Amino acid sequence: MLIGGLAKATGTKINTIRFYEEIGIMPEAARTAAGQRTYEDRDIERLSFIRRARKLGFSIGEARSLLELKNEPDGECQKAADIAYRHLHSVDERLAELTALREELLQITEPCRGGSVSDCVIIEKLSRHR
Amino acid sequence: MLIGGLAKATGTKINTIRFYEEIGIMPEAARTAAGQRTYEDRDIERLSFIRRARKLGFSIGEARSLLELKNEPDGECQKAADIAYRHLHSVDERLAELTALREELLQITEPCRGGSVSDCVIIEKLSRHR
DNA sequence: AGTAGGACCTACAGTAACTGTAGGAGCAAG
DNA sequence: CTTGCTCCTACAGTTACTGTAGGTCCTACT
Repeated sequence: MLIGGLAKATGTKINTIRFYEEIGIMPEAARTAAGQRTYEDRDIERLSFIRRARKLGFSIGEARSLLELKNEPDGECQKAADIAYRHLHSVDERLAELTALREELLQITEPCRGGSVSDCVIIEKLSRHR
Repeated sequence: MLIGGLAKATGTKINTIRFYEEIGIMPEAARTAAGQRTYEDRDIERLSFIRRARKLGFSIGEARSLLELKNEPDGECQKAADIAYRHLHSVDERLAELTALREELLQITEPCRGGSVSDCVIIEKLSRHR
């Protein structure tokens, strides 16, 4: 399978695959005589794992750790759970931040009823100390 | 006032102020004979406005537009409201995404009860197509 | 006069995780 | 043998800063 095949099989952009190889989270691919990268089914698996981890918001570093754990057959599941819980915690924090921010934004935008900038609640709130 | 004074007055790092000048959202500061930047009260105001906008999650581009509107005395408040509503909308989208992601993360991490990696729900879910 | 300490200067690399582009080579089909 | 697609390397760009290196300037103290 060439890189385009792997890209299609996993829904990943070709440049992203090369980037993953460059940073070492994907192994260096074997090459054809002409220098084109070739891949096998286990590469689909590994890349899919990475992509699923990324979609869940894990960083590349976390994905790397998770992959390492996966490949230690007698590794501790607890370590994976630690990574996941820490990530869950950071998601909770971001949710709280975003929710507070949304509240503030609403309070600024809600009362705005058009007219000239000199009466604009948005501009006024951003301009004033409070 | 020198750059350190402005930094303290607004809670902004010195490097950030120079960066803002470089990208043109803060005007080029006047200099002393020795080449040090000098600022006045209106710079505190402008920088504070930018920082408040940034804390509300507006991009630098949006902050720039808001500042421009502020300085057109007969500008349309509606334009500011448009920017704010669009931003609110994107915050809502991110909130929805994060909430869904949190759900998925919970479903992966909750059932994990320690033990070896071969039984780990987290690793398993990341490994499998579903 | 000399020096030690801050505060200031420019310029640039680094962050996270890609994405896009330029310029060129390989390969199959018509 | 040419068209068109896929592949290659290498690098710039994205966002909004942050940090650092190496050097200058100013004030105070000895």
